[in-house]
Amino acid sequence: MKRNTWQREAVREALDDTEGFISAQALHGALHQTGSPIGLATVYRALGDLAANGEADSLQSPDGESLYRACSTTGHHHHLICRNCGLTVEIAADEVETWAQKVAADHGFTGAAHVVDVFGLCANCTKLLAAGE
Amino acid sequence: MKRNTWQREAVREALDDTEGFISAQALHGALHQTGSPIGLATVYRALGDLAANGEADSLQSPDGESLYRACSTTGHHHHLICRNCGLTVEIAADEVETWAQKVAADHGFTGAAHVVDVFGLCANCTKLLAAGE
DNA sequence: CGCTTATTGATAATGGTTGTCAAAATCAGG
DNA sequence: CCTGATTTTGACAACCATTATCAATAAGCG
Repeated sequence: MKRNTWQREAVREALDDTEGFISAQALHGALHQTGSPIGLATVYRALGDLAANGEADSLQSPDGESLYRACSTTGHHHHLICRNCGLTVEIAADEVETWAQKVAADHGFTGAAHVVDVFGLCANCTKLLAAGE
Repeated sequence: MKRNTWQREAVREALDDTEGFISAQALHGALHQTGSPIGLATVYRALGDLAANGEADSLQSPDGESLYRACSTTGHHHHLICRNCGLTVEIAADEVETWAQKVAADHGFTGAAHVVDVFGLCANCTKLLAAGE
């Protein structure tokens, strides 16, 4: 039997309140900041369940972390993420949308979804690191 | 200065001899089976170099492993992946490259890398699932 | 050949993720 | 509103892929 716990609900809400992808660790941290004493293992479990149920989307960052996102087909957009400070900028990408659909269709693929996220160093971190090195 | 070692050559050849993607660990294992005493760390380094030079392709498996493959087309490109059977098609995406660079630059980001992968159902699986459901 | 220096490789360290298991919480039924 | 069966939680250990360390090795140059 499947039981409803406030923890699972908390994870779902935290994910809903998050723009774009977030790592399990970051989500756990965010929950803690709001005073929730939820455990890390529970966050992983809840995210895994959500992903298995199709309520969340997951992908792997270039660093090998698992990132999760609330699965809302509405309001599709992409992200520009600073790999140093985590700053995230939303980016519209109509060209990419059409490109993805076209590419998929050209190869006979259907039900095309796509993962398009750009990682880099934001202006600030670029400056900081340039000075540091 | 960059030196040529038999180890790097061995990794390149082992990768060439491999169909599809292979993990660093598996490649290391395969090399050992042929009697090569190459070290694991060296395999990782060699694969990283190959990927950096565009001679190899890398992606993350759903398990979080890094998978590598000898690159047919030298240069950066992306993937169209069937989410049912795992079929992978390489796709050139010049438009997306320039788009990613432009977007990053517009926001002051440097060192832009990007994750651009399209998931869908290949023609075959589309047919199979349509029949099955 | 000998020197300089990049490279190697055994091993330790790292870090995200998953397993463990006792304690707490949930739900159903009385 | 209790009670009991059972699921879920969560602190922590275990895992495992990957990366860093660093002394020893070997490539390339003169």
